[in-house]
Amino acid sequence: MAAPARPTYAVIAKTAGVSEATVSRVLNGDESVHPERARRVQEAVDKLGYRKNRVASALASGRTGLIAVVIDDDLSVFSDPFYGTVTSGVSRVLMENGLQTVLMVSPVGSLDGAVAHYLKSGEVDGAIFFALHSDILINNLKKQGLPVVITGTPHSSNDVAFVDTDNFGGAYTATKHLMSQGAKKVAIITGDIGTTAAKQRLDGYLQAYRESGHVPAKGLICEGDYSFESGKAHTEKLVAAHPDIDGIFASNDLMAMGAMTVLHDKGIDCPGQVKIIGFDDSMVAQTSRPALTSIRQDVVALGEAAGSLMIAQLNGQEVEPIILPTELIIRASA
Amino acid sequence: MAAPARPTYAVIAKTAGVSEATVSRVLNGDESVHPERARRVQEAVDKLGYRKNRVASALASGRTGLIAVVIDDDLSVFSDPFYGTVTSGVSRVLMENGLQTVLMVSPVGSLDGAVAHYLKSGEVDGAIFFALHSDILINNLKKQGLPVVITGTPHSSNDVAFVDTDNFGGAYTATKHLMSQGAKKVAIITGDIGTTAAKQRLDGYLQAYRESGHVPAKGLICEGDYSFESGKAHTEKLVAAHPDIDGIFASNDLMAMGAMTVLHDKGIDCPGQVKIIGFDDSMVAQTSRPALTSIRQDVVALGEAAGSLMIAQLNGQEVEPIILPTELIIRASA
DNA sequence: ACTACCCGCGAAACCGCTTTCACGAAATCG
DNA sequence: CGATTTCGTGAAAGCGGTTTCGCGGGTAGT
Repeated sequence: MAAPARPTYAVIAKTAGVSEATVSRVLNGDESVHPERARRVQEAVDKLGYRKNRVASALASGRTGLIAVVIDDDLSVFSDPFYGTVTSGVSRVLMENGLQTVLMVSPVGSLDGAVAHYLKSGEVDGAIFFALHSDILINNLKKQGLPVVITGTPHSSNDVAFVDTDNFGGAYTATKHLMSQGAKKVAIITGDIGTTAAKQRLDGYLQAYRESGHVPAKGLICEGDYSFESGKAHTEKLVAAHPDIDGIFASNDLMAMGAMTVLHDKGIDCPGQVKIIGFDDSMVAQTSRPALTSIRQDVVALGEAAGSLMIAQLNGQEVEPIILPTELIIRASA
Repeated sequence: MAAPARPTYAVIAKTAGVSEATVSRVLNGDESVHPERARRVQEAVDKLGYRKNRVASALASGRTGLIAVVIDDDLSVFSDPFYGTVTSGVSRVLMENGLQTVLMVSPVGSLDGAVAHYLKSGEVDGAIFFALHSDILINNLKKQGLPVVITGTPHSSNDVAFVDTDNFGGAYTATKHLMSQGAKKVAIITGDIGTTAAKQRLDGYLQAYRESGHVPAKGLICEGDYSFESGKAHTEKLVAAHPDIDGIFASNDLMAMGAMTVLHDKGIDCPGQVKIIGFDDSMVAQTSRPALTSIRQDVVALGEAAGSLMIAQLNGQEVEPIILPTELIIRASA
């Protein structure tokens, strides 16, 4: 096209009257170049509007400047804004550090699927996973020396870097809040208990209960799966089995909405008779009637933390897991 | 690490007893290689578990196998699942075609921002934008020969490939539906009128009105901005100015929820007195009371269409815009 | 049987940047 | 002041594929 053939080191070098090696040094911030020559190079670069060819750079240096963000297709990517939001946080941080985000939405887990293949081919400098993935693949990659960060607590946290929301603390706070509002009989509808997040939230609930000096009555602990439907179903059962129930902590807003819907349809007043609290502080929490009290997690910050952890690893630093605090957002439902 | 240094063409060539050129030919599907030799190469490849180094390949061939998906930071990426969903659709299609998705969330628009820079450096083989971007940048890129696809209708559709939902048709259907349910005085709360989608939806509404033989009373057309708050604010004004209003078409579910909230708080029955219909068929549509009738758009399909259009362009095919149909999802609110 | 083509394949140039290595000059040392 | 380091710098060897070019042998044409 009209494109006047992008200049290469050869041109810059000639224009500045130095060798290509020197150009490379200047452009990579090597301090050992004489300031005067560095200036000349910089001038040539500016004048010619030079931009480094990252591909060539990648081939020669072995660093691609690409970080993979791997999302399992099984996760509810299509309905949950969580992943997109985290990813945008990741992307921002990476971009600020001159790295690009490669998105891979695919069934993962297998050790030789397209994703595993790709990650092992050294085409990325690191990989960020969302929890729930086969730890095997992750350990495998780590062993290959690929920096890995997990968003969410891994099942076996064998020194893999990860970032997560304080699920335990959030659930604890939620349950405490329900109790402080006078609820005596508080149920929990957990998320898919196969996820560590769901387990941690359950633990937080149990801890709060424990501190209250009571034990949750049998049947108050319901294993949901994060879906609206499961929220509805469990609430049906709950109000049937425990007519005197007065608090429900749902492990996400969607299930909380399911609960609210059932109560509404049954003419049970919320928050009058039963108080509800959700988790995520998603859009629905704001739009529902009554507005849903919820535990907010800073999803963007989560992504940014994941990005930072990746950067740190690339810089050869030792990294510690990052746990982000939650915030109780009090609205009408509790 | 334990990694036994990935094999290169040199090794494959020696193992198979052919030249590197032949290896390359076989691996790139060049038909002109003798089947027997091709087989030998394939065997060597399998035996050694060879995987092509994409970076080297990219440098030599000029094709990186990377497609950028550019999302403007200004867009409500953080609350709207739309972008993530589309992107996952894009990603799936691209991956099936051996391409990777590079996500760039960044303030775009400028011709020399980091994004523009990146796109122009030939580090990606194509770019997919979400509408609302400066057409200048896009035309610029097109001129440089970079395949571009836009998700959403561009303002000036000078032969740029794009995919979009049938906003006009959806809005038309929604408005018709309200009328068929007996609504006489139907208001519209538009989205940010700077977006083509909002404009198209407004046009659909007007068309339906026109066909009904009436004209929307003054003040029934409200310019919202897709936010919950704007839905609330406009509905307040609407019911005050037009006590006899009996239908509201909101250009997205969030504003519809705003409308519903206001009606609920004012004790106006929905759908009894006022029927509401939204657009998107998002999560809130299912969880609200009454459940929200809405226009569903297949967001994943939108992404897939965008991906396909990109693939087609890379294959040198001429492409036509793709407009995807919407579907009316009838629930309780209308 | 002889020239004109075509076809499969290897040698080698090349893509554009990074990095090692070694050399001359300047700085440090005894 | 000669010997030894140190320092800045350029030449050149990669990085691992892709692609052009041309050669030798086989096929076709007359």
